[in-house]
Amino acid sequence: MLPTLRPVTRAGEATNEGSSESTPSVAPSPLARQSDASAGEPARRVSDATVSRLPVYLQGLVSLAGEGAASVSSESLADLSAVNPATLRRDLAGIGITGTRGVGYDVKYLVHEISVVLGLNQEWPVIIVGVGNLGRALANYEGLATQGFPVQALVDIDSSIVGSAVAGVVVEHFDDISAVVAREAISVGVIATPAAAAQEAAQHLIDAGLASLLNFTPVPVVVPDHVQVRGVDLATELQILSFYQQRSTAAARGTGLPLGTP
Amino acid sequence: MLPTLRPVTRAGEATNEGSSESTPSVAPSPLARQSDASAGEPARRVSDATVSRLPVYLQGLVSLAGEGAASVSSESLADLSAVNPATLRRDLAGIGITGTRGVGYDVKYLVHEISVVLGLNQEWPVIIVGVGNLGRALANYEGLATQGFPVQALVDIDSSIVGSAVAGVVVEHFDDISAVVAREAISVGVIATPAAAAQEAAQHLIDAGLASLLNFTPVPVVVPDHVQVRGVDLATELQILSFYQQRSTAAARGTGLPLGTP
DNA sequence: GCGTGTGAACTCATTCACAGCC
DNA sequence: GGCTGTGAATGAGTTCACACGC
Repeated sequence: MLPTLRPVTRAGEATNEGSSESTPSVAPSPLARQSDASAGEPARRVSDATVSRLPVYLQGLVSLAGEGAASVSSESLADLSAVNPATLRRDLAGIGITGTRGVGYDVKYLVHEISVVLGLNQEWPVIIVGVGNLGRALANYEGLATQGFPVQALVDIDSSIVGSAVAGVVVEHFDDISAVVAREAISVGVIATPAAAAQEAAQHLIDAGLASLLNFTPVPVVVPDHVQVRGVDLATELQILSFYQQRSTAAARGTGLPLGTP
Repeated sequence: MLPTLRPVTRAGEATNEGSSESTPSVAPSPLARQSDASAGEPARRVSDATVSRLPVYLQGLVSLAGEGAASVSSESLADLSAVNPATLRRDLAGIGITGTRGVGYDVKYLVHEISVVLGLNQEWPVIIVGVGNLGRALANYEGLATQGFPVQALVDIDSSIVGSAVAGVVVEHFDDISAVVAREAISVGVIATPAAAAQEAAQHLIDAGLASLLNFTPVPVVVPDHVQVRGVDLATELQILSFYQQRSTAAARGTGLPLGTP
């Protein structure tokens, strides 16, 4: 289940802002077993849209499995996942999963295959940059570790914090990011800094060799193509909701602007 | 070091910069004026994709305004927002915002217009369903109120919690949702319950008349067409990152080359 | 019969490229 | 000259509809 993380590359250098293009040498990951089906196939191109729905399917499937369901139809699972059944079938076909005509999909098989495709059969150690309120909350959130994303490093620029322990992890200095990432075989970088520092944090994480970032600030960070960033920002979400809320209330007011008239 | 979101200039709050624009003061009743200045036009259909980018633009603009910039080119703002310049221009044109050829867009005007379009010139009171760890953290997060989303109600099913105060708000019983929503003129419902209760919470919020939900659980909630739901789930985001992480490490191993190949 | 797998049509979004205006 | 505004091309994703296998 969990491959051991062994310090491989011991990078002692503290990138002092000077090293421009640094060594992307970090190859932290424990082995990633590709979808076990047939090995020799060319890499399937799974679309981003599909990938973003897989966790949703998985959620529903786990719930179904808990109820003892042995198989599901695309329609049932689609309902649970709030998507169109055809989309669900396309997605599954796209990752090489096949069902049985007239019957449906095998729940256990689906759970396993999706887990493998998502890479959930291994651990992805996480570093959190910025140990403020949010950073601390995340570090203390057990959900991370239980889902396979153990928080194994914390860094901050504030030297009055460095050295203290949060959730059993000692806070290290931001400047030592590269060394820390290498030492702990980190795979995912979480940006929990003030917004103004987000880009710099991202840059250092990338320089340290990371290719997966989770950004909690409201500012988008600019990254090279090979790096994936996901943003999670409360204010952004609320502002989007605000738009639709305003639109619907405006419509409800009935200001001569008919709303749902197709 | 919480994710400091600076007080987004609520329309009406004068950010004392140039006095060029006539910042209309907050009207007694904050009417939701549709984007477009010339009344009578049929409601523009702003695409979902555009709406989701507006908060990002706004973020960059507020930052630019803070630096004293008077105008921006689509290219500059697009860089800040990590989008294509043409997309930015299309988005702005779509909400009726026009720039000046050869010059760019007026920063203050843009900030104001986008704020109005998003509905940020008024407050949207929030109810939080589920006063556990997450619910409490959200209730205590000042960012919500300063961004125009004051938490004015908390409900839970656990009667041992009901009656206590969190962040100055008394927790009421889940069964009284409808009354609470009406009394406090709530606009946005936040689901911070355990995953298993998400759908029921959503249903009650919708029954109470809400059309904007923010779901912090990993399970998608099924809602009628007129209701907008945004999901914010850490596990989902991490699982998506996990996929790309796995893919990139697999690719790196396959080629034996570092990711960037010239 | 039932439900998957997929051709085909359709809708929507992104991006180029350039004409038009300052 | 610089930068906006937008037709047109490209591409991605969704959904219908139905043939095929159980």
